[in-house]
Amino acid sequence: MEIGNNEEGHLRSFVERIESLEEEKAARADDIKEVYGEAKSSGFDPPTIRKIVARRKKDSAKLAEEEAIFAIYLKAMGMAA
Amino acid sequence: MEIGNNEEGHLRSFVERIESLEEEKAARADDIKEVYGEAKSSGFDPPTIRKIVARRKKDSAKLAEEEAIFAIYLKAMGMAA
Amino acid sequence: MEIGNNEEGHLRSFVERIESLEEEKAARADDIKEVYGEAKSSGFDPPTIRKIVARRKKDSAKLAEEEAIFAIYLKAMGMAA
Amino acid sequence: MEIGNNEEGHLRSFVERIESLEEEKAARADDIKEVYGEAKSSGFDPPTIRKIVARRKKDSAKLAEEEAIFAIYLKAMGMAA
DNA sequence: TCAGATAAAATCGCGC
DNA sequence: GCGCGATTTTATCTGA
Repeated sequence: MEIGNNEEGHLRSFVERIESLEEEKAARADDIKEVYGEAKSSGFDPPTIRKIVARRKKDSAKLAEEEAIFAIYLKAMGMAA
Repeated sequence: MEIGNNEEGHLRSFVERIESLEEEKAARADDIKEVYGEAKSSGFDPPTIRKIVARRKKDSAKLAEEEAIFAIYLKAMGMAA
Repeated sequence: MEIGNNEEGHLRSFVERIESLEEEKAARADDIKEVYGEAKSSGFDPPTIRKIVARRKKDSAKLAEEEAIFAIYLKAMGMAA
Repeated sequence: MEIGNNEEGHLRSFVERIESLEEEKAARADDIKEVYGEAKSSGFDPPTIRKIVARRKKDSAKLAEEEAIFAIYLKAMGMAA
């Protein structure tokens, strides 16, 4: 692909928007790390908290998965969802 | 780790703050994906844009060193630069 | 890092061993695709077989996870594993 | 999909062949990781070796095209090659 | 052809 | 301080 002269600005715009969003994302990641640090200072064990968070997330993910499997079975039976 | 009865609320608070921040982080990640999608629709190549973003993020001294090592290996393998 | 003249052979050797192993790995991947093709020819639905395989793999993974969590709880209770 | 009673054995056979092949594939992947480990112990840089392997695998025409696109983007961004 | 899923790779944090 | 394990990110592949 070639870039016409007036396309340069578009490329730069995309790159800068991505960089801006990645900064925000990194900032959130830092905040998360900070909360784990606070929790540790309060006497909690960060790895265990991590497991709690993962477990809570998986519970909702599992719900979604079960519904997906149900849909597959419905389809296998030729029944409408 | 032990948790005194009146610490439960603290633990819950930490967990919820983390979950909230992770939601925001995930939202930014979605936004980034969206921008790559827009760029693609505009005729740009997302993997190459990724390389540009990575290069801009990387320290120039480190970049130079990496490229030097790569050149050395290429030469050792008898491959053209 | 620099590569002395007599190190070139070592680099080449590593690269060739990796390439050889990757070929074998790719060959296995092709074999797997072929089995899915056979299954399809026999009237089975490949995506569904994929789900079966994933499910069987996940079952053992889940077992391991449950044991890990149990170990964590043991530790949290100050009990020996 | 429906499965006649006497088709169960066939399905099981397909599943087990796939699982066996996937085990072999995973074993090769482990071997590859091991070689990278050896290379590192010998003073080589694994990520750079990866780049060499990838470059050798890639079609030279395609490689040239990718580098051309990258150069165009770099120029459009006003970045040095 | 493109989005979604899967697997590979790089990065980061922990423990030794 | 380094290797190891886990997480996150990137690339490949399958299916619509």
